[in-house]
Amino acid sequence: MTARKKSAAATQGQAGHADLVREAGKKYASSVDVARMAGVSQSAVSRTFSGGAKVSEVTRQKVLDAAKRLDYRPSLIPRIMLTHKSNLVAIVVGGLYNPFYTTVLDEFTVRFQAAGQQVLIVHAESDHALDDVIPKLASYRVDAIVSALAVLSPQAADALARLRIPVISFNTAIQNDWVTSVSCDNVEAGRTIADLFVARGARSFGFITGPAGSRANIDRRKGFEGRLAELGARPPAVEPGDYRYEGGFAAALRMFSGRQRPEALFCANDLLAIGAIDALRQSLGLRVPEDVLIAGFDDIPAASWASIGLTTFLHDAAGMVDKAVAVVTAATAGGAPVAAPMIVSAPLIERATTRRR
Amino acid sequence: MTARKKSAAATQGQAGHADLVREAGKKYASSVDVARMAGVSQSAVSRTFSGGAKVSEVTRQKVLDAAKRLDYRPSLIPRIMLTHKSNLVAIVVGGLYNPFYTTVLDEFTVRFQAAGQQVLIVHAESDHALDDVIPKLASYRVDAIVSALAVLSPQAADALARLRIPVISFNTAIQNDWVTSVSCDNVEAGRTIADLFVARGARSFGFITGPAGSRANIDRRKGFEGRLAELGARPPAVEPGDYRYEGGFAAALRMFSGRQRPEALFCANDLLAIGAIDALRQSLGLRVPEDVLIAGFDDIPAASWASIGLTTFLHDAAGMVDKAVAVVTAATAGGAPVAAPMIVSAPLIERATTRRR
DNA sequence: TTGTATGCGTTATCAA
DNA sequence: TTGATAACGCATACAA
Repeated sequence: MTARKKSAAATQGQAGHADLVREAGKKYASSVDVARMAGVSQSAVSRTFSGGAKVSEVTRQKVLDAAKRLDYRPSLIPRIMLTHKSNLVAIVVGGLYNPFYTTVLDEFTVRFQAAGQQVLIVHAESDHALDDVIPKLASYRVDAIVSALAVLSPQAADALARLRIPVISFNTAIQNDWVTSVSCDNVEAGRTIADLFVARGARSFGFITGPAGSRANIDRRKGFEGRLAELGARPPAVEPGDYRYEGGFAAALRMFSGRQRPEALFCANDLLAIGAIDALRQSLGLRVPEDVLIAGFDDIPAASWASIGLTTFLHDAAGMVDKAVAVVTAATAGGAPVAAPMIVSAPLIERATTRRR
Repeated sequence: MTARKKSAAATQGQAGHADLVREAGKKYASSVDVARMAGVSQSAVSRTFSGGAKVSEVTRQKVLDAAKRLDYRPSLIPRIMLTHKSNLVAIVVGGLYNPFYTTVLDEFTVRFQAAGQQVLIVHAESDHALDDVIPKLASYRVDAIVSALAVLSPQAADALARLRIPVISFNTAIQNDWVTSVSCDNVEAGRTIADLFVARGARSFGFITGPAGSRANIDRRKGFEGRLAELGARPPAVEPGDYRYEGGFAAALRMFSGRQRPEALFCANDLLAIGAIDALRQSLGLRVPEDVLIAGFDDIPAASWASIGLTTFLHDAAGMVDKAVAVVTAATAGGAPVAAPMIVSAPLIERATTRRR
């Protein structure tokens, strides 16, 4: 007999207790139901399931028995009301087209689950769309919010800060009493790649950008241009991109179709770089790295594919998530707020696209 | 004056109502707090925020005023207790290395958010690990669970069904009162690619598999082998893979290093196919499609990159999520359970890897 | 229209 | 060890 059929039977008065319990549109048995069936008090049931408390073996067995028959699972919802803690953390993402965010999300889920938190994923096309979502998050009383948005305006950050919940913001310059910024060392990466390009003999340079508002993009460019200037090199040609393959492809076509052909190209992320490589090789008949050196940022899986072999920087999702977990657990434990922005390093990973024999 | 400083001041007795409210470790003001400040009853506050009810304009203003000063946001938690509905849906994923799952997750989040549900993401390495997670989901009283696990054992499905919650399982053969299966037409895709390979003149064939327990993998292979047999072609050589780039690379090396060299290779998904292409081109010096025709499944973004141009099948994440949303909303509305497995089509997308001039 | 009282399913406190 | 009782924050039936 299936569950549904049994439910139907229940309305005809033939069912056992297990079914009567669910008459009123209830899906779950409550501790009261279990108590009634076991012939004990509701508190006894609660104690049986809340670990540390003392219950006699007899009572325990009676309760466990009834619970099993009723498929009882304690609800965490009332606990939230009592403790003002939901054990829910939200992560805000703005589209997962970039494999780096996938990695972040994966690490995030695993680490926070291990820390006993459940993860709410929230999609916000832009930081503007955040306004619609924030009230809902507040309504669910999430313990913390992590923003993985590439672009986060001060206004949106303010709105988040008003919630009086710990907020961790990835690759953003914002920092205040409630918002902690966790970034990787974007500036340093820009400097490092400038050094590498020059060491490899490049004399002219190009940079394909990410979205204008992206802090990571700005910092990578700043480091790159700054170091080039220090080295006395010519400033790079710059073409706007958008962190996507197609953007890199199009930007590279624009940059290399004139008579100015940079000998080395730094892209704000790996997807852009891969798009650029394809544009150069497939559409323009240029060779990488023989004609043009190329580097990206993120070390997405495709960067290490044999056909690509992209020189890039490790975007340490695990490290950044670790920081986020630390901030949240500290805040949850009532500790002091984290005052300073946190920065994880982004080591260079050199592969074929910058190697000339 | 920052929020934190104000709180500190509050303990010194200098603060306004807004801060006193939060003394007891409370993060949020409650409707009672608002009522007190506004000089009205708690029900008045509730009515003001629950839309449909009648409240006089004067009261409304007083309430809204106090609410603003207290930063009041109604909690949804008590509502869950009253209605037995959390508006929470969970999606179970087993690692996001496969870009297809990324797409699924993205579509999922957007669609369910639009439907007024919040999305809980749960990571389960294997279907075995599900056992640890299921109780937690039950504790949060999720309205439905969607499993995007490539492999879902009948045991795990049983455990899910015991929750008496609607469960939607992607690409799985399981179907019962509580579990609805949503798949794409994997068998048909296998048949289609067999036809295409033969039409393109291939005489010998290969297949690189996904994980053994994956229903999608089994069905794609079945369709492929079945149709080849019908066409009187030789059965394909088969090498085990795992849905990953590295697996495809290694499997292709094994398959093509002997003297048996299939003229056409079908891979259980795109990542495998891309790995195989790289192995053939970079390591074995074979040409694709001139020497070997290759096709995959999923149509991940990389499949359409200029350097790859992979013939594949559209794995319609949006379509599958649509079905899931439909099932959940139907079940939530108390409708009849969905009895039959749902299947979405997977149209062929032909690109360079199967085109010979 | 407004306020009072009750219940939702837990945990924690207290008395027995 | 056990059971009765009071919260938690909201919605709702009912009384005023």
